Amino acid sequence: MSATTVTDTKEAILDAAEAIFAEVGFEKASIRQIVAAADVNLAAVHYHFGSKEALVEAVFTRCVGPVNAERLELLHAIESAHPAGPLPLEALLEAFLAPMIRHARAEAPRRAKMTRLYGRLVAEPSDALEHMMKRQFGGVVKRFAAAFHRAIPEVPEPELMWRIFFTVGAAAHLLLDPPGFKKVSHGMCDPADVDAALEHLVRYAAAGLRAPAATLKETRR
Amino acid sequence: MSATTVTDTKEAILDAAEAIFAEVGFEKASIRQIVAAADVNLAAVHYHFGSKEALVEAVFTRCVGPVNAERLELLHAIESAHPAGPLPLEALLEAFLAPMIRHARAEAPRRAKMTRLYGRLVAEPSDALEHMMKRQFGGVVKRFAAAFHRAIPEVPEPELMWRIFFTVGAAAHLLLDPPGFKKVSHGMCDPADVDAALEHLVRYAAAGLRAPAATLKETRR
DNA sequence: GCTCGTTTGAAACGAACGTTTGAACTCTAT
DNA sequence: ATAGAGTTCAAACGTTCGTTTCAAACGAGC
Repeated sequence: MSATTVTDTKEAILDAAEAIFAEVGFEKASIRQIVAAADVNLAAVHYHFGSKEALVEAVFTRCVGPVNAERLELLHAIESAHPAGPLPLEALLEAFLAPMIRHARAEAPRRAKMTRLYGRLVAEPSDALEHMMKRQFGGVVKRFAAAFHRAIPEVPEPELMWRIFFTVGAAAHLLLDPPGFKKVSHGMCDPADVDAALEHLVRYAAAGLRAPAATLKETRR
Repeated sequence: MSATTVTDTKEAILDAAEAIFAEVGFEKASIRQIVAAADVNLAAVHYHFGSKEALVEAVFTRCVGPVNAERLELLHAIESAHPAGPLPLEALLEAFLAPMIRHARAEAPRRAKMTRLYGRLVAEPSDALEHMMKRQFGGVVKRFAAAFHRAIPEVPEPELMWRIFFTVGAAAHLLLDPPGFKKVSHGMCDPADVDAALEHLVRYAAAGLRAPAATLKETRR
């Protein structure tokens, strides 16, 4: 066998699957659709991956691994730059959000639609995906939760978890439905402008995370 | 024909469909599943609704109509109480979020799992659903966007749209995946506690919406 | 009591799905 | 040259899906 051949077929499937999963969702994407796009035989998926679920996991890992690695790198850089005292919240948010948003968008043209893939990872609660999510993201959120706590120690930990959760939801929504957003905003906002989106999200989330603690209800006026 | 009979079958289907859509999603739910749960014949769905898509729309409308009506009522009450000057932001957020969250949760036991239905409405970008979303929610978001603008006129309109979008994402995430959140927070946060969830979300979103405007990048420290 | 529109029932249709099979092909190592 | 592992291929399998069909059951109005 030639090593290039096996790699070619396998990666062609991965590439096509990635694009199609992003476009129509994990469950709705059919193997026949994928092999047609990859221009390989129908049985190739089962030969190389074993099952559709295994293919999903492979695509998932290939997509999300580098992103989480970059997240942790950026986090490490911030922690090294601030060995003591509070961490800069906006920088943490950017470290957490930028790799995902950037990688989802400004990639090779074939990944133009990959944006939605990340949104779907969060938004499609399937048992199989949930397991992968936990394994891939568990460590990352734990590390970042601790870092956020160092950044804003004044907000109690449960409240911090709530707010991180909300932030993930906001990010997922941003990734999931850009065309819908452009429409609903009457063209005022363009989610395809990655830097602008990231900046808006970071500012919004930073303020939300820093919100005054729970007890003062009379804040409302 | 007896009017009660037709109503019974039709509503049995609607009830069962609502529960199953919420549990497994719109696309994954099969008509056979629904008719089995409703204890009616397979053909009844097509007789009463015409197609699966029409059934989805019927369930959608029945779920979302009252919620949006309540939203607008609450909004109107706020606007009436404040004929001039800025509107209270937290009250607006509660008017926007509470009907959805409350109706999704604290309903009759059969609706225990309906929570996810709302999350799916936002998170499952299907062409058919997107159309319904626009029709059902278009007016509501427009009215609320204007009200938010009255509440915080200092944030420019495009930035406000971004932040409303993020808020919707945070709410959708909250509705979509409560068990996942309970796990990831190690039990510190219980999304089933509707009032607590709403309060946290309102505080987070209010702070995010009120965040200082874009120009000052040196806010980061 | 009979009739006719309305509703239910059991069974089937065609299409699409994930998966399996076994033969054909390709290339390396002997 | 040839054996054999690795890979591709066309075809099929069994299931499930949304939908259709058509006969049976039902109930109000004459």
